[in-house]
Amino acid sequence: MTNESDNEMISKDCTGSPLMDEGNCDGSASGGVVLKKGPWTSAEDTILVDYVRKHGEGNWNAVQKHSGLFRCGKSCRLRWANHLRPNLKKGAITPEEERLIIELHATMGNKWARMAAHLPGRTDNEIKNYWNTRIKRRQRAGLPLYPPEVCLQALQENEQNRNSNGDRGQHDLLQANSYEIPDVIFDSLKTNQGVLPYVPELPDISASSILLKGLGSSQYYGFVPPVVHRQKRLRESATSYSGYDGSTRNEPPPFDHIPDDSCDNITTQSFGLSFPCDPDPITKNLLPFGGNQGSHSLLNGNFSASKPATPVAVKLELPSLQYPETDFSSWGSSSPPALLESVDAFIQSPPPSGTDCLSPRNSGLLDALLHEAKALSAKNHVSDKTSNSSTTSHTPGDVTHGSSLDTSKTKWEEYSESISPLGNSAASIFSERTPVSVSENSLDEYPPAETFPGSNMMLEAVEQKVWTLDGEKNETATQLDFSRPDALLDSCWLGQSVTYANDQEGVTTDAAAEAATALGDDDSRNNDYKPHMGAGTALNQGWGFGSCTWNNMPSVCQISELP
DNA sequence: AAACTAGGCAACCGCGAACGC
DNA sequence: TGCGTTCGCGGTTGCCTAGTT
Repeated sequence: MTNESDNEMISKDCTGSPLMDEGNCDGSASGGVVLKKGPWTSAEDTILVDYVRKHGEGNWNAVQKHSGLFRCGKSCRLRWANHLRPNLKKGAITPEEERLIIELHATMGNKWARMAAHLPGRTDNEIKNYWNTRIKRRQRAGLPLYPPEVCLQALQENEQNRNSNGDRGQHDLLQANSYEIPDVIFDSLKTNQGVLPYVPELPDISASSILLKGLGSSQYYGFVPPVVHRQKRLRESATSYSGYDGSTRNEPPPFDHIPDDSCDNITTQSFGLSFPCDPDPITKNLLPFGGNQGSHSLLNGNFSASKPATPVAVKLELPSLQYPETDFSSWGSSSPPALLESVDAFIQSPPPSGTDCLSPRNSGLLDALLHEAKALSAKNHVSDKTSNSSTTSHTPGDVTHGSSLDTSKTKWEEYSESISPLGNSAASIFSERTPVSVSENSLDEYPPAETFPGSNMMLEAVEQKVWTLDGEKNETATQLDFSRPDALLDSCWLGQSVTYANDQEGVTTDAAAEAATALGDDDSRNNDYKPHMGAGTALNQGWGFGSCTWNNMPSVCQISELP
């Protein structure tokens, strides 16, 4: 950011800088030295790099003491972590990285640091900024945040976890898979405990809720797993998901985050849905993005515990119908019922506690979905055995190209009227958006439902779910590999991400440039976030991932469809 | 050419967990 | 066990730049 001379030294010079702050960085002791804030200079970077080389990372508060750097420890750590440490990957987010980010976010929510652990060379801040930017872009475009397969993936994982682990706690499940289903998913539901007249206890999370939210409700059009309240963080390895438990499930609902004067909004925030002004039951369900107009979370794509939805926020958002690509006809014959009505029905008839196939930890919404699955199972279980077995060995992407399209469509229609406790049919849940072959399309720009015959993919997923629910417990965690969107995306997963990260021409980190950056080369730093226009540019442009290439690939992005 | 606007990024802040004594 | 410190995460803000009017 700052193009200052490398020769500029900071210690003395910056004392008179307007950037100087009276404080000393969140109150940390600094011996009365006024600490600098604001952009880092190359000289400061050099000092910090030298210090870390000599003393290693950590003990950041000692940096100021021993290096003469007038920065607080936090600032040093942040600078080091985000800009100076080795192996940082510069440049635009690659398509593979974007896919991974999307999936990770769908799975863990706004856990940027943990997401960063799976994106070598990327920082949490970078991912966070990217996501926020992406949210804005997609909201403007009226596009859903998540591809359908991501939501399905979460569902499948959850079901597989459930079946392969029985009634073991979530913690065990997660450990078993070295993967975490986000605690944040149910937080929005937990928030509603006590807000709605009746909301069953939502003690933990389930990917089914992702599906319910993401596919079966308007939230799909802007759904981000909400972080309604800060979760108890568990120290965990930077490279593993394991060890995270759902310890928050017994916490009381975070009502303290809801101001007293927002009760009117609270009632309409139930399940993240809010239609305070829209009497149209269709639009209630089909808000193209951030469908929850009253939901802050869907307004900005982030779920801030400190910012409950307000009427003001509602006004800031365009009505859903202002997004022309929202083609409600794409819902097909089974237009989903008003979700709010579904919620009402749910409230009036809460599921019995002894609902079959239920984990004691799931939610009423999950009950509903399982109910759907059961209904499907009752009709298809026998005949679908074969297809199920094949389904489990195929990615959803494969299914979309499979031969089961017609039959699936039939099934789809057949069960579209199946009413769940939620009042939502399974078909309505899955018909909101249809997936595309993600190996061929940008995740950001998959076309509307009518473009692709993808509904059978959804149904396949349901069938698979049904199968596992019916006791085929030989579906083990190893199957997760197939259910990973990465697999269907033909990309590497987690530990292998380094490979693809480095395989991308044009985004491959140049060690020399990094070294120059680490040494405070302002030029290199200032170019850090410019897209590499090398041989790999074609890849970026061709796919249209990343902010830098967003508008460069109309063949993929369907820019013409954007408002 | 100037003013305005939006996007993108870096940095800061508040909070809570971990750690050490 | 309690307390203070350190560390790190997530949310937010502010600045710079590019594009638009």
